[in-house]
Amino acid sequence: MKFQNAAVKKHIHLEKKELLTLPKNQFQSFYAVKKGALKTFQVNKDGKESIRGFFFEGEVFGYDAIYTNRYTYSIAALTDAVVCEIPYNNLLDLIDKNPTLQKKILYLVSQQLNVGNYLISTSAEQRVAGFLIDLSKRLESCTTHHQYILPITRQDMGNYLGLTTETVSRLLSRFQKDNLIKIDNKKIAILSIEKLNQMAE
Amino acid sequence: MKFQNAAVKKHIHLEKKELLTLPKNQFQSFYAVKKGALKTFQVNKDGKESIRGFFFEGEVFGYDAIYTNRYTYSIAALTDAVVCEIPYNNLLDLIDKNPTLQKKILYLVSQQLNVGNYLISTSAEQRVAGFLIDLSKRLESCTTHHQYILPITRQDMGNYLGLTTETVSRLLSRFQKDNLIKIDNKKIAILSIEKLNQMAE
DNA sequence: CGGCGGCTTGAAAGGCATCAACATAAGTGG
DNA sequence: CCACTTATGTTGATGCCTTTCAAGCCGCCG
Repeated sequence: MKFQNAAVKKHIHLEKKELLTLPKNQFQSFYAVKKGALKTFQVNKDGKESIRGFFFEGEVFGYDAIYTNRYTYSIAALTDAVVCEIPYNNLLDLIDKNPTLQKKILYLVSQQLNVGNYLISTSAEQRVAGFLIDLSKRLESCTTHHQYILPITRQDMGNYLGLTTETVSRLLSRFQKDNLIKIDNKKIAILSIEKLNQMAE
Repeated sequence: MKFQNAAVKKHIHLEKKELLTLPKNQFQSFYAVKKGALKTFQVNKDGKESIRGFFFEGEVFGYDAIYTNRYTYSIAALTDAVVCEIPYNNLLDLIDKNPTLQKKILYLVSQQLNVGNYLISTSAEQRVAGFLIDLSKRLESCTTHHQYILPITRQDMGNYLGLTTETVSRLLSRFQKDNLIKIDNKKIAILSIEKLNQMAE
Protein backbone atom coordinates (compact mmCIF):
# COMPACT_ATOMS: atom_id res chain seq x y z
CA MET A 1 0.00 0.00 0.00
CA LYS A 2 2.36 2.64 -1.23
CA PHE A 3 -0.21 5.39 -1.35
CA GLN A 4 0.19 5.80 2.36
CA ASN A 5 3.60 7.34 2.20
CA ALA A 6 2.42 10.41 0.35
CA ALA A 7 -0.70 10.93 2.38
CA VAL A 8 0.50 10.01 5.83
CA LYS A 9 0.33 12.70 8.43
CA LYS A 10 2.19 11.15 11.29
CA HIS A 11 3.13 7.89 12.91
CA ILE A 12 1.71 6.97 16.24
CA HIS A 13 3.37 4.53 18.64
CA LEU A 14 1.11 2.65 20.98
CA GLU A 15 1.89 0.38 23.88
CA LYS A 16 -0.05 -2.78 24.49
CA LYS A 17 -3.47 -1.95 25.92
CA GLU A 18 -3.11 1.71 25.07
CA LEU A 19 -6.10 3.44 23.52
CA LEU A 20 -5.81 5.26 20.24
CA THR A 21 -7.78 8.34 21.10
CA LEU A 22 -9.66 9.80 18.21
CA PRO A 23 -10.96 13.33 17.76
CA LYS A 24 -14.42 13.11 19.26
CA ASN A 25 -17.45 13.02 17.06
CA GLN A 26 -15.57 14.05 13.99
CA PHE A 27 -14.24 11.78 11.31
CA GLN A 28 -11.09 13.03 9.66
CA SER A 29 -8.65 10.23 9.09
CA PHE A 30 -8.13 6.58 8.42
CA TYR A 31 -5.48 4.68 10.26
CA ALA A 32 -3.14 2.15 8.73
CA VAL A 33 -1.52 -0.50 10.88
CA LYS A 34 2.23 -0.54 10.30
CA LYS A 35 3.05 -2.93 13.08
CA GLY A 36 1.17 -4.92 15.69
CA ALA A 37 -2.54 -5.48 16.13
CA LEU A 38 -5.55 -3.47 17.29
CA LYS A 39 -9.19 -3.94 18.08
CA THR A 40 -12.20 -1.67 17.71
CA PHE A 41 -14.86 -2.05 20.35
CA GLN A 42 -17.81 -0.62 22.24
CA VAL A 43 -18.69 -1.10 25.87
CA ASN A 44 -22.35 -1.84 26.24
CA LYS A 45 -24.59 -1.14 29.14
CA ASP A 46 -23.89 -4.32 31.09
CA GLY A 47 -20.19 -3.46 31.00
CA LYS A 48 -19.21 -6.01 28.40
CA GLU A 49 -17.03 -5.22 25.46
CA SER A 50 -18.53 -5.80 22.08
CA ILE A 51 -15.67 -6.09 19.62
CA ARG A 52 -16.33 -4.93 16.10
CA GLY A 53 -13.09 -5.90 14.45
CA PHE A 54 -9.43 -6.71 14.64
CA PHE A 55 -6.82 -5.01 12.50
CA PHE A 56 -3.38 -6.36 11.67
CA GLU A 57 -0.25 -5.26 9.90
CA GLY A 58 -1.06 -3.82 6.49
CA GLU A 59 -4.73 -3.26 7.18
CA VAL A 60 -6.52 0.06 7.31
CA PHE A 61 -9.47 0.97 9.50
CA GLY A 62 -11.88 3.85 9.78
CA TYR A 63 -13.72 3.43 6.48
CA ASP A 64 -17.01 2.95 8.25
CA ALA A 65 -16.76 6.52 9.59
CA ILE A 66 -17.04 8.04 6.10
CA TYR A 67 -20.72 7.27 6.35
CA THR A 68 -21.32 7.97 10.03
CA ASN A 69 -19.04 11.01 9.98
CA ARG A 70 -17.81 10.15 13.43
CA TYR A 71 -15.93 7.32 15.04
CA THR A 72 -18.44 5.06 16.70
CA TYR A 73 -15.88 2.71 18.21
CA SER A 74 -12.99 2.85 20.63
CA ILE A 75 -9.66 1.54 19.46
CA ALA A 76 -7.09 -0.24 21.57
CA ALA A 77 -3.72 -1.80 20.86
CA LEU A 78 -3.53 -5.55 21.45
CA THR A 79 0.25 -5.49 21.21
CA ASP A 80 2.79 -2.74 21.01
CA ALA A 81 1.87 -1.16 17.71
CA VAL A 82 2.58 1.55 15.20
CA VAL A 83 -0.20 3.11 13.17
CA CYS A 84 -0.15 6.03 10.83
CA GLU A 85 -2.84 8.55 10.29
CA ILE A 86 -4.12 9.17 6.78
CA PRO A 87 -6.33 12.25 6.66
CA TYR A 88 -9.30 11.66 4.41
CA ASN A 89 -8.76 14.94 2.58
CA ASN A 90 -5.14 14.11 1.84
CA LEU A 91 -6.31 10.88 0.38
CA LEU A 92 -8.95 12.53 -1.79
CA ASP A 93 -6.38 15.02 -3.08
CA LEU A 94 -4.04 12.22 -3.83
CA ILE A 95 -6.67 10.34 -5.75
CA ASP A 96 -7.31 13.47 -7.78
CA LYS A 97 -3.70 13.54 -8.85
CA ASN A 98 -3.42 9.82 -9.32
CA PRO A 99 -6.66 8.28 -10.53
CA THR A 100 -5.39 4.72 -10.43
CA LEU A 101 -5.60 5.02 -6.68
CA GLN A 102 -9.34 5.14 -7.04
CA LYS A 103 -9.51 1.46 -7.79
CA LYS A 104 -7.07 0.62 -5.04
CA ILE A 105 -9.06 2.36 -2.36
CA LEU A 106 -12.31 0.81 -3.45
CA TYR A 107 -10.55 -2.52 -3.40
CA LEU A 108 -9.44 -2.03 0.18
CA VAL A 109 -12.81 -0.85 1.37
CA SER A 110 -14.44 -3.73 -0.43
CA GLN A 111 -12.13 -6.08 1.43
CA GLN A 112 -13.58 -4.88 4.70
CA LEU A 113 -17.05 -5.85 3.47
CA ASN A 114 -15.82 -9.41 3.23
CA VAL A 115 -14.48 -9.70 6.76
CA GLY A 116 -16.47 -11.59 9.32
CA ASN A 117 -18.91 -13.42 7.09
CA TYR A 118 -18.72 -16.32 9.49
CA LEU A 119 -20.33 -14.22 12.22
CA ILE A 120 -23.73 -15.10 10.76
CA SER A 121 -23.24 -18.75 11.62
CA THR A 122 -25.55 -20.14 14.26
CA SER A 123 -23.26 -22.50 16.09
CA ALA A 124 -20.24 -21.61 18.17
CA GLU A 125 -18.27 -24.32 16.39
CA GLN A 126 -18.79 -22.71 12.99
CA ARG A 127 -17.87 -19.28 14.23
CA VAL A 128 -14.65 -20.33 15.91
CA ALA A 129 -13.63 -22.42 12.91
CA GLY A 130 -14.35 -19.52 10.57
CA PHE A 131 -12.40 -17.17 12.77
CA LEU A 132 -9.31 -19.38 12.84
CA ILE A 133 -9.29 -19.62 9.05
CA ASP A 134 -9.79 -15.90 8.70
CA LEU A 135 -6.88 -15.22 11.03
CA SER A 136 -4.57 -17.61 9.27
CA LYS A 137 -5.16 -15.68 6.05
CA ARG A 138 -4.88 -12.22 7.50
CA LEU A 139 -1.83 -13.00 9.59
CA GLU A 140 -0.18 -14.59 6.59
CA SER A 141 2.86 -12.35 6.87
CA CYS A 142 3.42 -13.67 10.39
CA THR A 143 2.50 -17.25 9.54
CA THR A 144 4.86 -20.12 8.90
CA HIS A 145 3.58 -23.61 8.14
CA HIS A 146 0.05 -22.59 9.12
CA GLN A 147 1.36 -21.64 12.53
CA TYR A 148 0.99 -18.23 14.10
CA ILE A 149 0.92 -16.40 17.40
CA LEU A 150 -2.52 -15.19 18.36
CA PRO A 151 -2.36 -11.54 19.39
CA ILE A 152 -5.83 -11.99 20.84
CA THR A 153 -7.02 -13.26 24.22
CA ARG A 154 -9.75 -15.86 24.50
CA GLN A 155 -11.94 -13.20 25.98
CA ASP A 156 -11.48 -10.91 22.99
CA MET A 157 -12.22 -13.80 20.67
CA GLY A 158 -15.39 -14.43 22.61
CA ASN A 159 -16.43 -10.80 22.61
CA TYR A 160 -15.91 -10.69 18.87
CA LEU A 161 -17.72 -13.92 18.08
CA GLY A 162 -20.55 -13.42 20.55
CA LEU A 163 -19.41 -16.27 22.78
CA THR A 164 -18.03 -16.59 26.28
CA THR A 165 -14.38 -17.15 27.13
CA GLU A 166 -15.23 -20.61 28.39
CA THR A 167 -16.97 -21.67 25.20
CA VAL A 168 -14.05 -20.50 23.09
CA SER A 169 -11.60 -22.33 25.32
CA ARG A 170 -13.62 -25.52 25.25
CA LEU A 171 -13.93 -25.46 21.48
CA LEU A 172 -10.23 -24.87 20.97
CA SER A 173 -9.56 -27.83 23.27
CA ARG A 174 -11.96 -29.97 21.28
CA PHE A 175 -10.47 -28.89 17.94
CA GLN A 176 -7.11 -29.97 19.29
CA LYS A 177 -8.43 -33.30 20.51
CA ASP A 178 -9.86 -33.85 17.03
CA ASN A 179 -6.49 -33.03 15.46
CA LEU A 180 -7.73 -29.97 13.63
CA ILE A 181 -5.34 -27.62 15.35
CA LYS A 182 -2.55 -27.61 17.85
CA ILE A 183 -2.59 -24.97 20.54
CA ASP A 184 -0.05 -24.01 23.11
CA ASN A 185 -1.51 -21.00 24.81
CA LYS A 186 -1.22 -18.23 22.21
CA LYS A 187 0.61 -20.34 19.64
CA ILE A 188 -1.74 -21.90 17.13
CA ALA A 189 -0.97 -24.34 14.35
CA ILE A 190 -3.66 -25.33 11.90
CA LEU A 191 -3.36 -29.01 11.07
CA SER A 192 -6.27 -29.35 8.69
CA ILE A 193 -7.48 -26.26 6.88
CA GLU A 194 -9.83 -28.46 4.85
CA LYS A 195 -11.68 -29.89 7.82
CA LEU A 196 -11.90 -26.49 9.47
CA ASN A 197 -13.29 -25.07 6.26
CA GLN A 198 -15.88 -27.79 6.07
CA MET A 199 -16.82 -27.11 9.64
CA ALA A 200 -17.34 -23.42 8.96
CA GLU A 201 -19.02 -24.34 5.66
CA MET B 1 -28.11 8.93 -6.41
CA LYS B 2 -28.07 10.71 -9.69
CA PHE B 3 -24.83 9.19 -10.85
CA GLN B 4 -26.70 6.09 -11.77
CA ASN B 5 -28.48 7.60 -14.70
CA ALA B 6 -25.33 8.24 -16.64
CA ALA B 7 -23.69 4.93 -15.85
CA VAL B 8 -26.65 2.65 -16.03
CA LYS B 9 -26.51 -0.08 -18.61
CA LYS B 10 -29.99 -1.46 -18.41
CA HIS B 11 -32.96 -1.96 -16.22
CA ILE B 12 -33.94 -5.41 -15.11
CA HIS B 13 -37.42 -6.38 -14.05
CA LEU B 14 -37.75 -9.22 -11.60
CA GLU B 15 -40.76 -11.04 -10.32
CA LYS B 16 -41.09 -12.05 -6.70
CA LYS B 17 -38.81 -15.03 -5.97
CA GLU B 18 -36.98 -14.64 -9.27
CA LEU B 19 -33.21 -14.95 -9.18
CA LEU B 20 -31.01 -12.20 -10.53
CA THR B 21 -28.50 -14.32 -12.38
CA LEU B 22 -25.04 -12.87 -12.44
CA PRO B 23 -22.21 -13.58 -14.83
CA LYS B 24 -20.46 -16.47 -13.18
CA ASN B 25 -17.20 -15.97 -11.40
CA GLN B 26 -16.66 -12.55 -12.85
CA PHE B 27 -17.42 -9.29 -11.19
CA GLN B 28 -18.41 -6.54 -13.58
CA SER B 29 -21.26 -4.51 -12.24
CA PHE B 30 -23.03 -3.17 -9.22
CA TYR B 31 -26.78 -3.25 -9.03
CA ALA B 32 -28.98 -0.46 -7.76
CA VAL B 33 -32.44 -1.22 -6.46
CA LYS B 34 -34.97 1.06 -8.12
CA LYS B 35 -38.03 -0.65 -6.75
CA GLY B 36 -38.78 -3.53 -4.42
CA ALA B 37 -36.50 -5.59 -2.21
CA LEU B 38 -33.87 -8.29 -2.70
CA LYS B 39 -31.74 -10.62 -0.64
CA THR B 40 -28.26 -12.03 -1.15
CA PHE B 41 -27.70 -15.53 0.14
CA GLN B 42 -25.73 -18.75 0.05
CA VAL B 43 -27.01 -22.27 0.47
CA ASN B 44 -24.79 -24.20 2.81
CA LYS B 45 -24.19 -27.89 2.92
CA ASP B 46 -27.12 -28.81 5.15
CA GLY B 47 -29.42 -27.11 2.66
CA LYS B 48 -30.10 -24.03 4.74
CA GLU B 49 -29.98 -20.54 3.35
CA SER B 50 -27.52 -18.21 4.96
CA ILE B 51 -28.62 -14.69 4.11
CA ARG B 52 -25.93 -12.09 3.81
CA GLY B 53 -28.02 -9.01 3.35
CA PHE B 54 -31.21 -7.33 2.28
CA PHE B 55 -31.37 -4.49 -0.20
CA PHE B 56 -34.16 -1.97 -0.55
CA GLU B 57 -35.14 0.90 -2.78
CA GLY B 58 -32.25 3.30 -3.26
CA GLU B 59 -29.57 0.88 -2.09
CA VAL B 60 -26.75 -0.51 -4.16
CA PHE B 61 -25.17 -3.94 -3.82
CA GLY B 62 -22.17 -5.73 -5.21
CA TYR B 63 -19.41 -3.67 -3.60
CA ASP B 64 -18.03 -6.69 -1.82
CA ALA B 65 -17.19 -8.23 -5.20
CA ILE B 66 -14.63 -5.54 -6.00
CA TYR B 67 -12.36 -7.38 -3.60
CA THR B 68 -13.33 -10.95 -4.35
CA ASN B 69 -13.57 -10.28 -8.09
CA ARG B 70 -16.54 -12.60 -8.32
CA TYR B 71 -20.03 -12.71 -6.93
CA THR B 72 -20.00 -15.01 -3.96
CA TYR B 73 -23.73 -14.80 -3.29
CA SER B 74 -26.96 -15.58 -5.05
CA ILE B 75 -29.51 -12.83 -5.37
CA ALA B 76 -33.26 -13.19 -5.25
CA ALA B 77 -36.15 -10.78 -5.42
CA LEU B 78 -38.33 -10.68 -2.30
CA THR B 79 -40.99 -8.69 -4.11
CA ASP B 80 -41.52 -7.70 -7.69
CA ALA B 81 -38.52 -5.50 -8.26
CA VAL B 82 -36.59 -3.34 -10.67
CA VAL B 83 -32.83 -3.09 -10.49
CA CYS B 84 -30.39 -1.43 -12.79
CA GLU B 85 -26.96 -2.59 -13.68
CA ILE B 86 -24.04 -0.23 -13.21
CA PRO B 87 -20.89 -1.60 -14.84
CA TYR B 88 -17.87 -0.95 -12.65
CA ASN B 89 -15.88 0.44 -15.55
CA ASN B 90 -18.62 2.89 -16.47
CA LEU B 91 -18.56 4.08 -12.92
CA LEU B 92 -14.79 4.50 -12.87
CA ASP B 93 -14.92 6.48 -16.11
CA LEU B 94 -17.63 8.64 -14.70
CA ILE B 95 -15.64 9.34 -11.58
CA ASP B 96 -12.74 10.37 -13.76
CA LYS B 97 -14.88 12.99 -15.41
CA ASN B 98 -16.60 14.04 -12.27
CA PRO B 99 -14.33 13.76 -9.23
CA THR B 100 -16.98 14.76 -6.73
CA LEU B 101 -18.48 11.36 -7.34
CA GLN B 102 -15.46 9.90 -5.61
CA LYS B 103 -16.70 11.00 -2.24
CA LYS B 104 -20.22 9.88 -2.99
CA ILE B 105 -19.19 6.36 -3.86
CA LEU B 106 -16.98 6.00 -0.84
CA TYR B 107 -19.88 7.25 1.22
CA LEU B 108 -22.17 4.58 -0.15
CA VAL B 109 -19.67 1.80 0.31
CA SER B 110 -18.95 3.01 3.81
CA GLN B 111 -22.65 2.80 4.53
CA GLN B 112 -22.57 -0.89 3.82
CA LEU B 113 -19.87 -1.31 6.45
CA ASN B 114 -22.33 -0.03 9.01
CA VAL B 115 -25.12 -2.44 8.20
CA GLY B 116 -25.73 -5.34 10.50
CA ASN B 117 -23.71 -4.27 13.51
CA TYR B 118 -26.34 -5.88 15.67
CA LEU B 119 -25.46 -9.29 14.30
CA ILE B 120 -22.65 -9.50 16.86
CA SER B 121 -25.12 -9.52 19.73
CA THR B 122 -25.32 -12.71 21.70
CA SER B 123 -28.98 -12.89 22.48
CA ALA B 124 -31.81 -13.40 20.02
CA GLU B 125 -33.68 -10.56 21.65
CA GLN B 126 -30.93 -8.07 20.89
CA ARG B 127 -30.60 -9.20 17.32
CA VAL B 128 -34.28 -9.02 16.51
CA ALA B 129 -34.60 -5.61 18.20
CA GLY B 130 -31.60 -4.31 16.27
CA PHE B 131 -33.00 -5.64 13.04
CA LEU B 132 -36.36 -3.95 13.49
CA ILE B 133 -34.70 -0.62 14.15
CA ASP B 134 -32.42 -1.05 11.16
CA LEU B 135 -35.37 -1.81 8.92
CA SER B 136 -37.40 1.14 10.12
CA LYS B 137 -34.52 3.40 9.10
CA ARG B 138 -33.80 1.79 5.77
CA LEU B 139 -37.42 1.51 4.76
CA GLU B 140 -38.00 5.11 5.73
CA SER B 141 -39.34 5.98 2.30
CA CYS B 142 -42.04 3.36 2.79
CA THR B 143 -42.61 4.14 6.44
CA THR B 144 -45.43 6.22 7.90
CA HIS B 145 -45.75 6.74 11.63
CA HIS B 146 -43.11 4.10 12.31
CA GLN B 147 -45.24 1.62 10.47
CA TYR B 148 -44.12 -0.40 7.49
CA ILE B 149 -44.78 -3.55 5.54
CA LEU B 150 -42.10 -6.18 6.00
CA PRO B 151 -41.00 -7.51 2.62
CA ILE B 152 -39.32 -10.36 4.47
CA THR B 153 -40.59 -13.68 5.76
CA ARG B 154 -39.90 -14.85 9.29
CA GLN B 155 -37.71 -17.53 7.82
CA ASP B 156 -35.57 -15.01 5.94
CA MET B 157 -35.27 -12.92 9.09
CA GLY B 158 -34.12 -16.00 10.93
CA ASN B 159 -31.64 -16.99 8.26
CA TYR B 160 -30.22 -13.50 8.33
CA LEU B 161 -30.01 -13.20 12.10
CA GLY B 162 -28.83 -16.74 12.72
CA LEU B 163 -32.05 -17.77 14.43
CA THR B 164 -34.87 -20.15 13.62
CA THR B 165 -38.26 -19.11 12.29
CA GLU B 166 -39.84 -20.13 15.55
CA THR B 167 -37.55 -18.02 17.69
CA VAL B 168 -38.19 -14.98 15.53
CA SER B 169 -41.91 -15.54 15.70
CA ARG B 170 -41.85 -16.00 19.45
CA LEU B 171 -39.84 -12.84 19.99
CA LEU B 172 -42.09 -10.76 17.79
CA SER B 173 -45.04 -12.06 19.78
CA ARG B 174 -43.33 -11.14 23.02
CA PHE B 175 -42.37 -7.69 21.77
CA GLN B 176 -46.01 -7.15 20.95
CA LYS B 177 -47.16 -8.36 24.34
CA ASP B 178 -44.73 -5.90 25.92
CA ASN B 179 -46.12 -3.08 23.77
CA LEU B 180 -42.89 -2.47 21.92
CA ILE B 181 -44.37 -3.18 18.52
CA LYS B 182 -47.64 -4.05 16.91
CA ILE B 183 -47.65 -6.77 14.31
CA ASP B 184 -50.32 -7.94 11.97
CA ASN B 185 -48.63 -10.54 9.83
CA LYS B 186 -46.32 -8.50 7.58
CA LYS B 187 -47.45 -5.11 8.86
CA ILE B 188 -45.23 -3.82 11.62
CA ALA B 189 -45.63 -0.71 13.72
CA ILE B 190 -42.93 0.31 16.14
CA LEU B 191 -44.49 1.67 19.30
CA SER B 192 -41.34 2.45 21.26
CA ILE B 193 -38.15 3.04 19.34
CA GLU B 194 -36.47 4.02 22.62
CA LYS B 195 -37.15 0.76 24.40
CA LEU B 196 -36.18 -1.25 21.34
CA ASN B 197 -32.95 0.71 21.11
CA GLN B 198 -32.21 0.04 24.76
CA MET B 199 -32.87 -3.59 24.18
CA ALA B 200 -30.46 -3.76 21.27
CA GLU B 201 -28.05 -1.48 23.18
C1' DC C 1 -63.32 -23.79 -2.17
C1' DG C 2 -59.18 -26.35 -1.64
C1' DG C 3 -54.29 -26.57 -1.32
C1' DC C 4 -50.04 -24.72 0.07
C1' DG C 5 -46.68 -21.79 2.06
C1' DG C 6 -46.01 -18.98 5.86
C1' DC C 7 -46.90 -18.10 10.77
C1' DT C 8 -47.78 -19.30 15.61
C1' DT C 9 -47.58 -21.93 19.70
C1' DG C 10 -46.37 -26.03 22.69
C1' DA C 11 -43.27 -29.70 24.66
C1' DA C 12 -38.82 -31.75 24.79
C1' DA C 13 -33.82 -31.85 23.81
C1' DG C 14 -29.48 -29.80 23.40
C1' DG C 15 -26.01 -26.19 23.33
C1' DC C 16 -24.12 -22.29 25.34
C1' DA C 17 -23.95 -19.20 29.49
C1' DT C 18 -23.21 -18.85 34.17
C1' DC C 19 -20.97 -19.82 38.39
C1' DA C 20 -17.11 -21.69 40.49
C1' DA C 21 -12.60 -23.73 41.32
C1' DC C 22 -8.21 -24.32 39.85
C1' DA C 23 -4.00 -24.00 36.69
C1' DT C 24 -0.84 -21.40 34.24
C1' DA C 25 1.31 -17.31 32.52
C1' DA C 26 2.63 -12.56 32.87
C1' DG C 27 3.74 -8.54 35.40
C1' DT C 28 5.59 -6.11 39.75
C1' DG C 29 8.45 -4.95 43.43
C1' DG C 30 11.72 -6.30 46.70
C1' DC D 1 16.05 -13.88 40.85
C1' DC D 2 12.34 -14.93 43.67
C1' DA D 3 7.88 -14.06 46.07
C1' DC D 4 3.80 -12.02 45.27
C1' DT D 5 0.01 -10.35 42.70
C1' DT D 6 -2.85 -10.14 38.82
C1' DA D 7 -4.39 -11.50 34.30
C1' DT D 8 -5.50 -15.21 31.43
C1' DG D 9 -6.77 -19.97 30.42
C1' DT D 10 -8.86 -24.55 31.46
C1' DT D 11 -12.31 -27.61 33.14
C1' DG D 12 -16.58 -29.13 35.67
C1' DA D 13 -21.60 -28.76 37.25
C1' DT D 14 -25.91 -26.54 36.67
C1' DG D 15 -29.51 -23.80 34.53
C1' DC D 16 -31.43 -21.11 30.91
C1' DC D 17 -32.26 -19.96 26.20
C1' DT D 18 -32.69 -21.38 21.63
C1' DT D 19 -33.34 -25.29 18.63
C1' DT D 20 -35.82 -29.15 17.26
C1' DC D 21 -39.90 -31.67 16.44
C1' DA D 22 -44.76 -31.47 16.08
C1' DA D 23 -49.39 -29.77 15.49
C1' DG D 24 -52.63 -26.42 14.16
C1' DC D 25 -53.85 -21.81 12.26
C1' DC D 26 -54.03 -18.20 8.91
C1' DG D 27 -53.65 -15.90 4.51
C1' DC D 28 -52.90 -16.19 -0.33
C1' DC D 29 -53.45 -18.00 -5.01
C1' DG D 30 -55.14 -21.08 -8.27
